Amino acid sequence: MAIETYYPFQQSEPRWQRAWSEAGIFRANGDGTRPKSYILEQFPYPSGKLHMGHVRVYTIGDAMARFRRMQGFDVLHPMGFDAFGLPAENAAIKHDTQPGAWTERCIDMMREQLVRLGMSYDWAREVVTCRDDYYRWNQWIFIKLWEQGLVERRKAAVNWCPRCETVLANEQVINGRCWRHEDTDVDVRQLDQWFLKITEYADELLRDLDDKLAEWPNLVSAQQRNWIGRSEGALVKFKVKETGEELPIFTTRPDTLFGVTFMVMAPEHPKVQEWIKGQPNEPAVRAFINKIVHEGRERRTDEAAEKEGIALGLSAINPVDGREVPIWLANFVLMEYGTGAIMAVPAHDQRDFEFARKFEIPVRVVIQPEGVELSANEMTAAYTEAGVMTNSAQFDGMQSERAKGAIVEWLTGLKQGEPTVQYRLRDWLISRQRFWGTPIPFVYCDECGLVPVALDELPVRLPENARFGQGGNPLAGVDEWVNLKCSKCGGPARRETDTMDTFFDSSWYYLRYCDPKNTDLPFGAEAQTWMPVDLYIGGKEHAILHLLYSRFFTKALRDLGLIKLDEPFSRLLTQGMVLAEGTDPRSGERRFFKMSKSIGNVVDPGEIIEEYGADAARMFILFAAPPEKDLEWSPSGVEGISRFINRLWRYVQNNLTALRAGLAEGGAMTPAELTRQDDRDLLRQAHETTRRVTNDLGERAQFNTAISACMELLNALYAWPDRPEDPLARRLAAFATARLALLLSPFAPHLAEEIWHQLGAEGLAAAQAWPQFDPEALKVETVEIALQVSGKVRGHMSVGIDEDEDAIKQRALADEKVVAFTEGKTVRKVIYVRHKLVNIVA
RNA sequence: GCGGACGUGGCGGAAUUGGCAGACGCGCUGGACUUAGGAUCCAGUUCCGAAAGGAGUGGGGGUUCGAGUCCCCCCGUCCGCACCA
Repeated sequence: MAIETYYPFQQSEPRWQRAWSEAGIFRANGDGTRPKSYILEQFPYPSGKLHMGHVRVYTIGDAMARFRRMQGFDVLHPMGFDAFGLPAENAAIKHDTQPGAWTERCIDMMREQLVRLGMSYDWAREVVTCRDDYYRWNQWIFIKLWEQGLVERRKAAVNWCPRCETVLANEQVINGRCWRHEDTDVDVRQLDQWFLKITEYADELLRDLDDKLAEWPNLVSAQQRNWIGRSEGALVKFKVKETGEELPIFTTRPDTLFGVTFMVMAPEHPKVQEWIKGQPNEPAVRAFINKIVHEGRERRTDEAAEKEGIALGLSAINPVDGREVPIWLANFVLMEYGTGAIMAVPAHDQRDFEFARKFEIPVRVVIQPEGVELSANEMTAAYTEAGVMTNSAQFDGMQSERAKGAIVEWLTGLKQGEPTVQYRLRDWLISRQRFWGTPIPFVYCDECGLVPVALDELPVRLPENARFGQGGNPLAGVDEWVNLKCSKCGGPARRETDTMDTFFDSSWYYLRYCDPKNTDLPFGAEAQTWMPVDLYIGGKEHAILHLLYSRFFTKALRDLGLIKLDEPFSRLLTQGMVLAEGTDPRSGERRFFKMSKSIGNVVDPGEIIEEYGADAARMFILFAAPPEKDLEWSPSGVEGISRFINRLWRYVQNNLTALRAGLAEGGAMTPAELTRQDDRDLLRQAHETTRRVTNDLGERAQFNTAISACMELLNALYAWPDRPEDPLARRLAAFATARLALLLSPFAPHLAEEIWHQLGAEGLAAAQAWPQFDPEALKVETVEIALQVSGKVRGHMSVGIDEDEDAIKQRALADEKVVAFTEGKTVRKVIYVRHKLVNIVA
């Protein structure tokens, strides 16, 4: 009689969470007696509440960490909180409190939720970036980078978000809008700001994508490559005829130099202001510049935007042939790329072509494609491909690809140019005009200028009495904090009130986990033992931002002598989003969307844990899709997993006496001890499942197939005839059940413990060695093979495992189904694939 | 335009090295048990066909004894970058 029971997760889950914590089995050791494995998930912003995306990334990481730990690795699996940032400051304004208090409350709530999910973290290593035992090291690193020449304060055109009331890094501007405010255009302002010179590492950051990060997803490497944007070309020195000054340009097409018919400068180019002063066209040019600059970068860099320009009334001399060409200003030339000025070759560049046609500037063909005669007057588009050089003096007749090098070499000899490499990557603007971040540890002294705070005076703590909601940066309003005496001269000085971008905090936190209590250094030799992170798991949205900054930090810290390491994350897994069904507010269409309040399709992990338990939530998320793909949340899918859990639970309850006895009697067995075929099949399947789950959790990281293998084993247990009175069958059932518990423990750790315990097994399941499969038990005597006639399956046949190939072929040819399809035909060929099939070609 | 990912039943997804397409789960259909069933257990479920059989992995071609998988062309979806000289 079947007992109707359900797995009592409400009682079970807290019990095992307590047991794990008391046993301390998730502590990372680091004594070098076992191989290390560093498994890390991107730490959360402490909003106070986990969302499904968090559950997904942390479940994936936890399954991996538990698996590696059971495999005998010394696993470092830490957790912390990326706790500085705007939401805390906004909460402080709204609730008239301090951001620190609000943040700490949120951290406590999130930590509790993570514990309730059964995550196996080494909580003793928790890192919280808004505490001064962490951010003092931000300040320490900042000063070290400054000493190294990698920090610079300078005036520059920067992006300003009026909603955030702060500047942003280039990486935080998306289509001209703020990354946090999709509806807010950023302004460009000229401000004095702090920069980290990431561009000094552009080449290494690019190179190592290929050399050292071959295992990263192509998507991420490609996006970083694109963002760094290396182009090879030449710097060519044009000369302004009227002033005699040099006007250098960057080009990737030196082969088109003889086709230059005009030059274009960016409207903001500083030289323009000098050159037009007092000229008759000054008012017109100024009006043009104002118009373009006020248009904003968003409109201006839109490819569809109409080309606009004005002639400067000056001319430039082309160094290759001494020709004079007019200099223009145009909206499509940007100050921040190259030299802010370009040579224009309308015949061979589409932008230049459109501009030339609009303003009736001559077109000069210097590259001819094979077989076609280009005519400057009749062209309707630029010819941008390679071809044969023409109208190019001594280079005529040369292939244009070869001419690129030849022309640059010739110009270099004449000191009129040189080969050069340009990057799209800009320096990282790191300062923010906000309160809730690491104070930049510098002081402005009237006498001594810019002075770094002495290292032994760190941390520069945030004041606890700042007032919020007054507009501007609250730090600037705390007079007793801002004003101090200069440490050098004792005169009056003011603190820098800018704080650091929170991406600074997250660029090295993975190093702090290695040595979280260090009071002398941000991290010591411990980091060398644990690094690099063996598996890093996080979202694709950080493909450029966080992942590029962290790579840069690792290289910079290496060059400061803090660690011997080139790349922080050996392997990267970018997990997909969690989607749920919702109704499109515009079209009314029902489909899957990213969970959002506005669509109303948010599923709260707290409620799911409440209703189905942490293990069901974990297993569903791992089962529903491979980790890197988007996952469609399905209520009936969660039911399905819950059904599986209860089905396993019920199996154990219904057979508990026999299973306990079977385990006490020895459990494991060899195939030789079993005589019944169904027993041997079940034993084989238990080992086969072990093999598959081990393989899936290893290199493949395919949790969905691992879980389906476990489901198959349970199905097999149900199909297998229980014989509680047969000692051998008892042992077999106990072995298979205990094995299933261990194989499931990375996914459903509480259920695994509960079953392990019920069976009467010793110790904690999470602390057991990962099960091995017995190759002997995997062996079979016979195997089903397919019989094909001309590639189509026509039947099946059982063959002995060592049966002779010729014998198999003979039997296959005699098979009645085969005969039916080969009758009257000539058998031309018989192909045998061992243990798979026979294909008879007729 | 450049770069990346992808396209398999009603749905999520399997198919690991070129070898039996559709594992596992959802949903659906039928049955058992039952006062009841939205519980549980059992069976079935790619499509067409009564069956034999045929068709089938976005479309078209190719290589091969054999292609979801490799090659070429095309179509479509999603993501990133984009007047970058």
